[in-house]
Amino acid sequence: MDTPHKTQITPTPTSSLSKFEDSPVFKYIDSLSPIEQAKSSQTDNAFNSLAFLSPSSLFPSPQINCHRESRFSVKRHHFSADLSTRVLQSSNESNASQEASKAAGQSGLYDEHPGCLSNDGSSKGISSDLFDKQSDLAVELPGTSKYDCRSPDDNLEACDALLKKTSLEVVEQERSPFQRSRDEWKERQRSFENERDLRKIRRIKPSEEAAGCGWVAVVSDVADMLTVNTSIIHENSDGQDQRTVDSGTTSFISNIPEFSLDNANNLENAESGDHQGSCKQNELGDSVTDQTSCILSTCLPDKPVVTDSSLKKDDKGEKCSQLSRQRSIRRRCLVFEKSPGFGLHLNSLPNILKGQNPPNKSILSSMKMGEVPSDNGTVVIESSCEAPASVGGTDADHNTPEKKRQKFELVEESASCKRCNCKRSKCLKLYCDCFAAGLYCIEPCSCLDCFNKPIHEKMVLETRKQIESRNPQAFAPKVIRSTDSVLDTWGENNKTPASARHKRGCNCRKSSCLKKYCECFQAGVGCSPSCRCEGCKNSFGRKDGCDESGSDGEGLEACEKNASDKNSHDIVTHKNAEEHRDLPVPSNISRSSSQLCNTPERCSSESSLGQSKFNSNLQAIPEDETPKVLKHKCLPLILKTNSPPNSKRVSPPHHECSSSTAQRSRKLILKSIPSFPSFCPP
DNA sequence: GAGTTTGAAACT
DNA sequence: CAGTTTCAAACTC
Repeated sequence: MDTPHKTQITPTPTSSLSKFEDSPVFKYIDSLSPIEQAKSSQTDNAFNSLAFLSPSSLFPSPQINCHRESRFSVKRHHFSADLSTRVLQSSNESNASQEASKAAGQSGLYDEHPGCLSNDGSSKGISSDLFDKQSDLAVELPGTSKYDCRSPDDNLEACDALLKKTSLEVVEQERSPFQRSRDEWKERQRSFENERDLRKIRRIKPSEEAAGCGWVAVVSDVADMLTVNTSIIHENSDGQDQRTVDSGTTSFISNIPEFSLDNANNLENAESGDHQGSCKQNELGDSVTDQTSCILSTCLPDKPVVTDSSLKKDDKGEKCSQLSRQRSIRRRCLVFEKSPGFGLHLNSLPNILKGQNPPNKSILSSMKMGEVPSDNGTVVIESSCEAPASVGGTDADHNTPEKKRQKFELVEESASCKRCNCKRSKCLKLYCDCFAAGLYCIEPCSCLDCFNKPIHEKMVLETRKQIESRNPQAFAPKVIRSTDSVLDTWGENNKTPASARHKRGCNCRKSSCLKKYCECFQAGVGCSPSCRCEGCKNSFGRKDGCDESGSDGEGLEACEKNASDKNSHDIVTHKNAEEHRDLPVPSNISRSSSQLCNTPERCSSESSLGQSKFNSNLQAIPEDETPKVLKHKCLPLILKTNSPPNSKRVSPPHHECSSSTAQRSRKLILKSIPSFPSFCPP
């Protein structure tokens, strides 16, 4: 493998992501990737755009181990990096590199689970250049120690003590760079072992630990990312920790389709190149991975799965087993989203929100993550189920009011996450929200005899095919956005605020289309002539053309009452949104937003589910219903995607009259969205 | 939490 | 295509 020349490495300012991207390491990685890097040169927005995402195989291929291991390797590499960093601090770089390599090899000692990850190999044979690079990066991150990994549990103090010890060692090295000797290494190793022991204790709840958080916050800016990396480095000493995999992560990983498609994946592949025996690449990947992972995580909803895990381990957030669970859910969602074969429809959106808020949020949020981590809406969205990670972030993260608020919201949302509860359908029929949404059932589901799992992939695919054969649109979005022409078709009689309509229409008889029994209402769209409902009172638009929504009063009240009554907590959760909103928002809308396509690529790719979701979501969002928030602030609906499953973030039903023109801006977005992809198993 | 209601999905 | 049954979510108590 080509090793970037040492001279290429130059101190990279960590203050901004873009700068980081410009770093030699990043470029090098980019060059390594067989796939054209979506964005080494991209701006923050570019990353946010999730350009890395690309459609992947519908179902995960069993390369779980590899992914998992890659994560481990990453962490291990961090350890190496740490060592290398220290070494670099000494005047003798060459020796330092050797020691670093040696240390890396030692780190392998902690690898108790030989898997596809060749632990030893990865660290060994690494060129000093690589170490130098890594160390350069690390060195450039001053003050990172303050972000040292912390565990919320009782062991925290012990851990901190170890960290302090490590810090002292570093200081000592600086004082006498030439004094480093095997004894020192032994000492260090002992400290590592001690820490490892502590980890073992802590690891009582692996899932919790895995649930560590903070990576989200990390994304906010490069500095944060680097900071996290540092913390990771400190913890890298813990070899066993690496092996600890939260159930959630595992489940997700199992579901992870081949990421080869993603550029990000490429990066990781390069990282995990150790499997292939390419130590350099591997190391390089590692060095960059931490950083890139953060970036990618930001851009890639799925990415977080891997990156996240690595970071989680690092962060040691042990607090949120539940959060981890949610995260796993999200991951799963992401996987499916990538699956071209699964069409996500609005129908599924609600479901998704319920159980899979994370993906939703993550997607959109990811778009904004890097941009405005501090923003309420943005953050919230971002985190959602994912948020847990951030929750477990560094102390610094917790300290900020914004973070706290985020955490609070996240917790609230996470609590509401739920999944299907199928008992007889085996989750292989459209009754099952998970299945309908193209998602595998997961832990949160309460289903019985569930076949909607990766293990039964074939069965799931067959079933889906069967259903599609019967109804090709079965997995297509149920809610379509009405273009002007479509509106014309619907006629003037249905001037509902929402430009979106249920494709097939509802058939309500008793609910008056004022309850979630009604798919139209649930989707937050008005009924259309295609509806066969009786006594339609849909607050988002009546079938008969009477637009109750025209006034914020009655129609909204009904809507709000129905949608919000039980979802009061949702309202709380979305406090931020409420600040800007006067009207209740149909949960679906929020849901839909949650499922939005993560990346432009995904959006552009008709085969991507995410796109479909996104599309459907956008469709579901009435143009006219643009929340005041949008008008007032940049708090995008999309951003608020994380609404809790039950949360009814209803976009305010609008009065047609006022809404039509002013809010065309949204239309632009909608138009840009590709049509829903047909379900075509790879 | 259990039971009921509701309407979509599935079946005939 | 229409009628019926099945199903799980939504809802009520």
